Amino acid sequence: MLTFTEENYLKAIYRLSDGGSKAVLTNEIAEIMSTKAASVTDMVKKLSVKNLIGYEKYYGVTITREGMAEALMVIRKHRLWETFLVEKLNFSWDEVHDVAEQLEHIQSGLLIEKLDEFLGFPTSDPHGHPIPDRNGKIQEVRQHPLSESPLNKKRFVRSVTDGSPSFLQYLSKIGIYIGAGIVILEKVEFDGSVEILIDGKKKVFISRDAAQNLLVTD
Amino acid sequence: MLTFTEENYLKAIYRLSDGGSKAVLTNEIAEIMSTKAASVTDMVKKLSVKNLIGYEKYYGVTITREGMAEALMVIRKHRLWETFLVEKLNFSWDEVHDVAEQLEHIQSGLLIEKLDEFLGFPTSDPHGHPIPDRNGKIQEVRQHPLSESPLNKKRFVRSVTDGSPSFLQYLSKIGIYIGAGIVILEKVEFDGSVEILIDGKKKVFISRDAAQNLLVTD
DNA sequence: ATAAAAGTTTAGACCGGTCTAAAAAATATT
DNA sequence: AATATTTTTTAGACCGGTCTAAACTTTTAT
Repeated sequence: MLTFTEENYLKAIYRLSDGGSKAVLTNEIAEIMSTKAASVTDMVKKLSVKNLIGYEKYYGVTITREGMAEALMVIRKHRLWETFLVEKLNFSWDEVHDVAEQLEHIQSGLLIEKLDEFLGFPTSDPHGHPIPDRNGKIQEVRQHPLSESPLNKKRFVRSVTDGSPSFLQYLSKIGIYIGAGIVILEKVEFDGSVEILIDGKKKVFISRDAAQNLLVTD
Repeated sequence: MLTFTEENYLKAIYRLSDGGSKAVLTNEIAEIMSTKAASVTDMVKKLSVKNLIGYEKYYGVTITREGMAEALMVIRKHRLWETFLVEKLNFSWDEVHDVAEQLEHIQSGLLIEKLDEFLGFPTSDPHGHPIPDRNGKIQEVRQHPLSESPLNKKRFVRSVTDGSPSFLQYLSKIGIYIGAGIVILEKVEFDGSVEILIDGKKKVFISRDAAQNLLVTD
């Protein structure tokens, strides 16, 4: 049984390692956990004793199969709860993150299976992120940033890279949501911004940053 | 903002003080919290600094208005979550307690208000216990132990004093649930057991203990 | 009324998680 | 290759919550 904190470290390491494919540096972890490098070193030692990560001094951290399984379960819980909050309790997609950060640590296998069923076994959360199944399997969909799409081809918004409330609120305001159909009408060479058509109705300009943060599929 | 632990102490003190009406001893708290008297003394000092309880050495603890408000909010959350688990996720009433013990500490006013609405503003939980409203008001219903009811008068099961899984499972097995109609057919002088008729259909004998733990209304 | 028993508090320690300051290793610069 | 800079680790401390053992009150028994 992992502590709240251990789960959060594992989640962070999983994210930073691109799903287990590369080593992670102490300072990177400290950064996204808003803590100090010294604290990370301490925790990393504990996690490696438990075989959840591999740790080599001055080199970095790699996540083990076990650690990955744990991280995926936390992510599964987080995304199921976000789905619940949005679909059943009518939260808006920018309000759910902090609450889900707490709910993801509730310890009960039964609870999460029942919740999954109650939600109809969803495969992605309100931000378009895939929900791992009970075995930790993620249904991968190849997504690319909108900024890399060609002109005049219809794409569908699948997820956002940066899920900060302000970005999400901005998206809602201009009419972009998960599933929206988008066509790039023009790319502005000067600043990388693009003019897009949303659902065949609304034309707006969005910045290069915004276009890079929107992930789409064909 | 209270910690997980502080909330649990307040809840225990609230319970032991009969809703704030009497002083509570250190050892009583230690007992129901499964901790040691020394630990209780420590925590009790902290809570009294925060004005959540009054504390007098060697005498005991009294809960303040503020402390009571906090305790009632935790109880509100606990009971709303229990209701959610049973009504929406199909938990049985003996499975919900441990999970609700965790969920009751999630910090989000918005969440609990939305949950309340989602559940249709229930006034009692699956064990028949009243759910405090957002202001901490409890809708009191005068309940008495089934053991004190007269013969041949129909009573309705409202709640259970002891909500242990084994007792709840026993009740389910013999067909007793919150809301069930019960008539006492006979009281056995010898051991205090009673013969009852459940919903006009099923006759069973239950022990004095069981009859004392079932609270009913007219 | 005095001693014994029971209940409560203090003192000091430990654990998980965090921090700062200083030491050590790795990397970059010249 | 030697030095400066950055990154990482260690050492030692603190906080919240817990514990044991010892000291102190209060209550009970004689």
